[in-house]
Amino acid sequence: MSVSEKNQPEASEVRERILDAAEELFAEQGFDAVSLRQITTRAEVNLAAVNYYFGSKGGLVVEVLARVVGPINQRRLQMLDEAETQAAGQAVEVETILAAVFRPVIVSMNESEHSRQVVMKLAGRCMSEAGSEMPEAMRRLFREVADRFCASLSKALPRLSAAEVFWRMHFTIGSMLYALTQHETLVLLSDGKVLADDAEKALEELVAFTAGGLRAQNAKEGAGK
Amino acid sequence: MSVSEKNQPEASEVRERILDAAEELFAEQGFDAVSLRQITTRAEVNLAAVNYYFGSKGGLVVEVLARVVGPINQRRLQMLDEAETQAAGQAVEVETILAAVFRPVIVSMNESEHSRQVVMKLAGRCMSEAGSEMPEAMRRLFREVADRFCASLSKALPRLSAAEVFWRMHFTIGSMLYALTQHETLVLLSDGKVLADDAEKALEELVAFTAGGLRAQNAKEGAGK
DNA sequence: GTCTATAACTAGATAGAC
DNA sequence: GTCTATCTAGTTATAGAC
Repeated sequence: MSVSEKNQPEASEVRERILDAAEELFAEQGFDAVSLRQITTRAEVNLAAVNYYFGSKGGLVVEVLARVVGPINQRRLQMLDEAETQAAGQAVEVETILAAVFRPVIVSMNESEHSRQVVMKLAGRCMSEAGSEMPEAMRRLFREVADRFCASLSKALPRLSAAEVFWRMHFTIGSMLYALTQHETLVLLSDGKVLADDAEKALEELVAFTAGGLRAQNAKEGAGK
Repeated sequence: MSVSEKNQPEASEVRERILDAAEELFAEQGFDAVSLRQITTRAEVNLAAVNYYFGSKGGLVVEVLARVVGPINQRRLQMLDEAETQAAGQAVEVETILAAVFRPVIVSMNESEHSRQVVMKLAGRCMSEAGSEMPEAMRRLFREVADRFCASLSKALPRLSAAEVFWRMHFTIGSMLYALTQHETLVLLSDGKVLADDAEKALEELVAFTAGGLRAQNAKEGAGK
């Protein structure tokens, strides 16, 4: 057979190899802790290639984040679209909305052990470095999904004021991110009562908790400012 | 008057000045981003003093964290003690337990604008770097409060299994931390519907949401594995 | 487009004078 | 205890050969 080097088209894509290696290393150690040398060594490309393709380390970080978060947010919007179409103008059930937020993350994490690590760690970074890293690119992506889910939740929970919907959506995201990033801590603290690697159980519990929180009695309103 | 240099006892405490400067800088920029040179410059002490007093940068980080988190956790335990004493053997109300978790953080933040920044940023860092930094010192501090609150919540919510209490306490912490760290994002996204600088309102909303989540219907249990 | 080589810089840590 | 001076090792980024 005429097996030439051109037989591996994916391996020739230096850019992709850099993104793959960076994704892994960022997930393992965080953005700051990883050097371009580590990335290019693992990717088996030259050090200078990073600056050639991404301009700087910061540019690489943004592209890695976008590549992970983009598909998740797309799937979220898609699930919400389907739910709203099916509801035919009526409000979508709270649990269904929540599933559209959470499920795509679980799906991404279940693609591989590596994906699980990446999503977890990147979620953690997003929590603490929301302002500094990802200057705008990511902001807009999140803004779109936030607006859509906010509108859907407002319809499902007409008793809540607009401000309250914002607050509670915020708490919901917090619950999700903390569950994602600190799952190992939870397993550790619980002395075996909470099992690792049971994503479906985690999703169930998360939906139950956040649905309860979203539906909760309003905070006292009569109190004077 | 015999005003000698010994008139400023606080200024001679090099160790304290380092901790103060490090706390501010870590809060502003994160642990990694701050160099020992920045810290010692702001503290107006010599570069070598950090290694003299704390052994290494890592040792300094641990002490800064402990100094911020320690008082908060002490106040939490104290509030829970008081509530349990008053309940005289009966279960403490969920909202009261939650206030004992949240209130001390608000109190610490309200001590000064600087405190607010510090607690916010350090909370963020704790979320994303829980494993790497603070190897054990902090772990034990958090473990104690986690155990106490877990027990109290189990008593208040007898319908929940031990595992469910863990899950929901976890989500509760996540809601709190996200509210703390991403409050500015929320203010921004809400277009003025959520106001900054209203810690009491934030506390009310947080308690309402998490109490609702904690009391929510159990996740479906009959489903086969 | 891809590489080598290196520039230009900053980091944390420490030895040894005072 | 506190300082200066320096060491070693790491970083990002780039100029220029191929």
